[in-house]
Amino acid sequence: MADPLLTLTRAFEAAIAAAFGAEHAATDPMIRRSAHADYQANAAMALGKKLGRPPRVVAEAIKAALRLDDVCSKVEVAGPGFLNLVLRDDYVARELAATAADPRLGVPAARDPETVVIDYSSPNVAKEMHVGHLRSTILGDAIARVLSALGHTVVRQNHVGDWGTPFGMLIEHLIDQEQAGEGDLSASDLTSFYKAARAKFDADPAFAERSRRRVVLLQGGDEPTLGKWKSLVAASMRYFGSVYGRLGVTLTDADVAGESLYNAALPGVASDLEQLGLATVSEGALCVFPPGFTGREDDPLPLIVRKQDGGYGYAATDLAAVRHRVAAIGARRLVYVVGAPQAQHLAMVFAVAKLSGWLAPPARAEHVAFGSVLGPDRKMFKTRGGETVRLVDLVDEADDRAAKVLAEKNPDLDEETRARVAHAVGVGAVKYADLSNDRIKDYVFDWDRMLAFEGNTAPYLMYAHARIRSIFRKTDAKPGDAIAVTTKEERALALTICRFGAAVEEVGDTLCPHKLCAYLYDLASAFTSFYEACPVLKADDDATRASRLSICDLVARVLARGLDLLGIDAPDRM
RNA sequence: GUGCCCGUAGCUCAGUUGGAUAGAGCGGCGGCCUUCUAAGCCGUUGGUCGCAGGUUCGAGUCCUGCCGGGCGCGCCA
Repeated sequence: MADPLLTLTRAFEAAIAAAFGAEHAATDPMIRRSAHADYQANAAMALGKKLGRPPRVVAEAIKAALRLDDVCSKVEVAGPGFLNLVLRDDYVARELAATAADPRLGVPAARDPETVVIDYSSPNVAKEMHVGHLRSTILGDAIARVLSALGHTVVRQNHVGDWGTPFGMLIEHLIDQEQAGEGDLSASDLTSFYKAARAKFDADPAFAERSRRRVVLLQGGDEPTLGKWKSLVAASMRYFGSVYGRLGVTLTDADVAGESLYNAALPGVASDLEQLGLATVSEGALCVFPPGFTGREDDPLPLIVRKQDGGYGYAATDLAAVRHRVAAIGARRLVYVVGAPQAQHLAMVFAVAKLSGWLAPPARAEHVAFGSVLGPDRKMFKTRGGETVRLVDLVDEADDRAAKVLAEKNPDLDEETRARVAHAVGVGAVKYADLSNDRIKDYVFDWDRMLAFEGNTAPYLMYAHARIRSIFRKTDAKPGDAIAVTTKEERALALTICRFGAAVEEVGDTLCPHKLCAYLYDLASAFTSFYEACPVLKADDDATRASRLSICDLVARVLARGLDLLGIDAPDRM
């Protein structure tokens, strides 16, 4: 109830029903923020058309039926039939106080909570985590946090690449290393490990042959081979865990559901598709041709479930995962945080899952597609040497750069605090840069821009938060219950605060975290304007001071909570 | 060839699901620190929303066709 939008919407629905009959009660009043007032209602135009009456007459009728005396100070018809709404100051203050008293800060609890599976991050065992994993990991984690905050049951699924033909050579290489007494897997560099195995595979035919035999042993369930495989997986999981820890990502070992998890289910997927009459053998491979998908020459496009050689492709694994998530986990919403290039593949998987009945309403799947991270040259982000950028190196550089800026801007921080704050600022900047752009688009990775303290950046939001915390370090006064809204800056700030819940809810619907970023930037901007114009500790009187302290405290809580939902820390000082 | 995505100020990006005069930041120009963090604030400059049609009271937003760029399109994941 802390969002005036909800109160207004309800009042309009009642007014429309009263003026035009109950059959129009469900008409969306279309209340939006307005440059001409606090809000505007746009329903009269559409309603006028439906009723065959002039929109302005309809608007007047709605206005006459509205009961908003204690909410609005002004309601007027404008233009072709807009209803401009100005809220009463005391009403705004009441709503603000209600938000301040609400532990959820206005974030609604889902009326119909669901179990949501979120598939994200998905690095490969025995390989380094690199920028290619950044967006899935960051976006997925933010989405998980937001849906969880909205009251849904979130099940994280880290679909790690822990199976496939490369494991033959990796295991053989591991054996070689152990025999040479170099078998310290935990300390070894994953990149060089993988590259060394790859190099040997390409250069040494005997090694390549051993590797191929090893794949067969692995797939056959040979115990010693499985043991080696498990130690490779375990080493990688420890490594991933350390990267997630440094990034502040919530994924744990308990969330791992790698490709190998579905191995046993793959023959069943294939045979069930055959029995359903969906799959046919084409060029030796078992394929499903879902309607509506064509390739070159208008040929039907196959989803290859089983390859010519009898092995199962990733399509089979993806289908088994859908089945598992719906049937075993009980998911109603399947979210895939996967790059945009895989749109067609996923669309086909979803189509087949629906045809087979494994994905049936109310369960549904959504592809949260995202673009690439680009370098300054607008091509895929690489190091100067043309190598892929490791996530650990990215975090190191973020720490360094943030520490440098911090040392310059605030030399008063002690060493330990500075390191802690630098990490929060550095990693926060990287994450925020990723989250604040519309995910479907590519974006250019630019250290200077993301670490800038002006504009829509993490440091700007954090700075606003830290300034508020600084105020409270300078006083013993506690925020009280009474809030008054008088100046135009207080008013603008108050109305912005009230939108928090709607902003979070919108991210839950659209799975577009940049909408929450845009909101938080609005909030921080509104706060800094207020901060410049309205003295808090030096307010004219005690009542104003207490009220402004309450507003400050509330802004700090919303900023911190909003950033937390994005997976970003908000330090108390910086 | 075909499918999907993108095209908004000099640059980087928003645009509340079709609403009034398209908004921010950077850059440029001009102001504001004896006062809570100036890492900031205020003002100003700057647009044929890729192009052309269409749908309607109303289109940056929806539909069609072009132009330009990116990414997919049978056994890698």
